[in-house]
Amino acid sequence: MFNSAITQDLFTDCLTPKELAQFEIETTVLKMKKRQLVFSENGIAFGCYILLQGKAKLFKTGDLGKTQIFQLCCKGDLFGFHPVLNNRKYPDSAELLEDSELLFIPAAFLLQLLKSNNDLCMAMLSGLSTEFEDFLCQETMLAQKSVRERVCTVLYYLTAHYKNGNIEVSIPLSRADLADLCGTVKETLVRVLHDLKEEQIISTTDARGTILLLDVNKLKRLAEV
Amino acid sequence: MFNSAITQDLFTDCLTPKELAQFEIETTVLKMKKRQLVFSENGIAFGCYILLQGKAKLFKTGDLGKTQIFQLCCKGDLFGFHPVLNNRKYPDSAELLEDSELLFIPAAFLLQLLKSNNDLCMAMLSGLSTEFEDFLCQETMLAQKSVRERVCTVLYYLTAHYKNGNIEVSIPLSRADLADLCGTVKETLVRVLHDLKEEQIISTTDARGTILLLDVNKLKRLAEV
DNA sequence: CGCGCCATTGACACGAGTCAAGACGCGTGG
DNA sequence: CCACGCGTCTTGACTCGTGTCAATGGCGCG
Repeated sequence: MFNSAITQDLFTDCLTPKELAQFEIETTVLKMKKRQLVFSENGIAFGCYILLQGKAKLFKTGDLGKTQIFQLCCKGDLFGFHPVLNNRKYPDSAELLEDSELLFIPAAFLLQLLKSNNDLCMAMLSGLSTEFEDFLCQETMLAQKSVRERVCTVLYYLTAHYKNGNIEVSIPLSRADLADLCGTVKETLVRVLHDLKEEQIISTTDARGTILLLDVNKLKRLAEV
Repeated sequence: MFNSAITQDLFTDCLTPKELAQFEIETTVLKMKKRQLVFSENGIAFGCYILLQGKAKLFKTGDLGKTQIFQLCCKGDLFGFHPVLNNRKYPDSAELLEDSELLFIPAAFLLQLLKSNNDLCMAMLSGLSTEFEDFLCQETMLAQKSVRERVCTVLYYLTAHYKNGNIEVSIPLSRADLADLCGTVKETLVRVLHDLKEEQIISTTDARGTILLLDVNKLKRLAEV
């Protein structure tokens, strides 16, 4: 959950050597700073992006201005392609969580590839369907689970993004970002984290509030209630 | 919102006459009764369906057993194709809200069409992307709006499904189904409806609880808060 | 050294879920 | 034709989770 279903493997797996060569030519590497917006809601989609290095969050802003994060992107993830495919404006925004390196794929080139390469199309369809599954889970979770359960669920799934080394998982997201992932507010999130800390399930080491997962199994159990 | 992005137009628009002829042969018409399940979570996807007549709800069951409706299908809608595309089990369930007539499309045939017809692929990609947009809206709404706002939002968007005649919109969903659409419980939904009735925004005529929308504009305003 | 951002905590109010009971209409069967 | 029973809708009382507002603490950066 909260994980990209489509990565750059899509291209490395599906493109012919000739297409890959053209891919090199048509795409552009961009270096961008933490907190920069890659694109934003209602913007025109000139193309899409692969995250070569760094991390990003994808979010949508609700009517009241509150943001809801629905995906975290890691190295290799492809994002921002939906409006290219259906020829609309961006329904969401992308912001970098770290200094990052991006590969920009122009819309016209992506469409050209898809039109000429059916394998790529099929792989894309498959990826979009998996993304759909993920969204179903997210939506059901947000609609039905308590904040405590949502926090546990989110922390648990963040394992996939931030496992450094073997056992320990440290999560460098800000409290505000975590709250936006869980569909709650900062204060409530902090309280839940406080409780989980007392229950020895997580710990926070430094002052920045980086979270260490101590007992992933217990976390998973709390998430699945 | 809550509307299918992909309809049978996909096939009528993209298939060649020859393919359409084969489509006739490979597909099967099914007649099913209200409340029957077309498919259910974790089931194997033998194919997908077009709703020729009737209505259906698509939903996912959360960990606790509560159901969350995420889409209503009307005449012409295509559904149940995601697991065909990514070769997994159904992540959701489909239940008929009326006696209905379905067209069954075998998985292998759909895949064959997609592989041989790039236009179909591209149209499908576009449809899936639009579906993605819809989900973003739904998820953000569920995570951020109050129940009252959600109810107004849902009622407003149901206009598209149930406009009979010109102005009046009558909604024949059960209270339980409406609650499952709004991400709340029956009792809370009823109370909100009660209030909206007092405010002259809706009215309920018959004993079955069919809802009539009296003031769609006011409803829209309340939804957008 | 001090300003400012972020995390944390407290007090408080209110929205929304749960439990329980009643109303209402419909269909079935006597 | 009427009565009973079942399912759905409705309402009430109550509790508790969660959001809001406000203040404090801690650390880093200029």
